[in-house]
Amino acid sequence: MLRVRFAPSPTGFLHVGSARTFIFNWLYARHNRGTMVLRLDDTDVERNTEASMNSIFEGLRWLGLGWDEEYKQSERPALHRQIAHAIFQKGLAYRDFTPAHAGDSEKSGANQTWLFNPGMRELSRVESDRRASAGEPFALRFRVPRGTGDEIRFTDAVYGAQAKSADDIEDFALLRSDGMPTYHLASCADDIDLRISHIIRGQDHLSNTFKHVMIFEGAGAKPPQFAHLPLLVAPDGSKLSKRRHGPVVSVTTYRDAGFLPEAFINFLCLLGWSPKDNRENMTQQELIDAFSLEGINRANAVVNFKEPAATPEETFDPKALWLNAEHIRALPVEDLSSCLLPIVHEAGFEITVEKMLAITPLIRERIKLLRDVLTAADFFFVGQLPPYDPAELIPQKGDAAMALKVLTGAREILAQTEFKHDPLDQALRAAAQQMGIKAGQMFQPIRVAVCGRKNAPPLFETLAVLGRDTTLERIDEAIEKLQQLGN
RNA sequence: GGCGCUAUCGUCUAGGGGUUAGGACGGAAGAUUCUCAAUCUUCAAACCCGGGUUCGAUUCCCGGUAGCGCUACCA
Repeated sequence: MLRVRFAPSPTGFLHVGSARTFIFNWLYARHNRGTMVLRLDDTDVERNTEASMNSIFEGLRWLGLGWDEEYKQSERPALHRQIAHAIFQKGLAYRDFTPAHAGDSEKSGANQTWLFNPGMRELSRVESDRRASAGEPFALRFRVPRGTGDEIRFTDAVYGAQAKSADDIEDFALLRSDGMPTYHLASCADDIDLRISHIIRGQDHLSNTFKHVMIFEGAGAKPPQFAHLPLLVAPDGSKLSKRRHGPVVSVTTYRDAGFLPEAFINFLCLLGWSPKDNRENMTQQELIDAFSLEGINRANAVVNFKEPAATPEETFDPKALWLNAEHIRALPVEDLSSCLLPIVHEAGFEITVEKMLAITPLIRERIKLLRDVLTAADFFFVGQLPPYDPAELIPQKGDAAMALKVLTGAREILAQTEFKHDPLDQALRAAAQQMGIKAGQMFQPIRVAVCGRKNAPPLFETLAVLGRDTTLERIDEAIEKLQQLGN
């Protein structure tokens, strides 16, 4: 039975890199009809926060993929200690009574290769037991083979055969002096207990894997299959961090900006993985069907956002935006409409379900983000149009007089024409012909009068949705503006 | 410093001992259209450097360089 897990530690919001790791695990599980386990790796009591936990669940819920089993590492300390004890009993670990080095972890300093603390490895069992029972605090360290020429090996599904000399691996800690398990121990112990068959995680763990293999073997368990994912990095190649790169690294930013979860998932899948058949815009089912570990590549992938993002558009990778637009266009009108309605309501506009349903097809091909509905369809929502430059009313190769003539003419026609696409089309085109002007010259003043700007959805559909009353009102206002302009 | 990983258009990638090195996003130009968008067409744009192996390397090997990761009683 195939079992994979996603094991975030709740020390921050849900990161896009973590989201991708989750997605790859999920895809692999679903492709193979396996089990997806969510495990909160919360052994670092100091840094765990409730807020972070909520942010992770919030992000995962938005992705909408779900999982089959859920565990909390902090609820399983007995298991961790039991595995540590078993390793200790085999002589594969020893007590280290050296006090913890507080601020010693800084990257500065001599940068010497540290392998173990002197004297502790060789401590006799009798002596070690005596000091332990005297209450002296200790960390439990793995006794990595020294001078034996041993090589630790494993085969990574992405990076291939890996080997490292044991002489290059330090005696890493299993238990801290407060008795709490370290990440390495807790993670492996849980992976053993939960019978995880495939560990799919970020490449930052590739070098840790040698230690993990030793723990698995030390505990008498067969190591699972490992698959490491290339990292997601910023345009300058540095790793994504909230401090340096701001909200672009948080999943909720994408949600709040109006990404469709399926588009976001699609985008993340394309970072470091390829179906190898030139497909990019894919449905969830297509992703499940196509996903395989063989399609994962090894080089870090850049999330291509602009470092100082001037506009919301620049905040995101252009490809993410494009994919989102593609997914928006692929959505049935009813579905898209119900995604849009809450956003419109939240912005304070009272719009009915029916009205939104009528507006949606008009803006569907004009928005990249769901939130764009607020700028693309604004004139449908407001009673009073925001002020605009009356000069906009003047058509190409025309003047204010022409604009005025068009609008007064249009007013008359619109007062009696049926407010549907075809009748409006015929009536207004006929009027243009009669006035001896181009259709475009006829339509622009009306469009600006009614929408408050030059760029808007097609005119007749817009008028039909807007209705006769609003249309005539706005044309009257425009005529007034033009007359004032003349004076 | 030590150890490990990586290197194809600006970005995501396909490919692979002999190719016009393919696709996509983004960019440019054009078509279409009542504007915008969508759509369609076209164009520009890449194999990190140096050795070796070979008839032939972007592809295989070695070295360099650069980037990234690990080097905590963080995860």
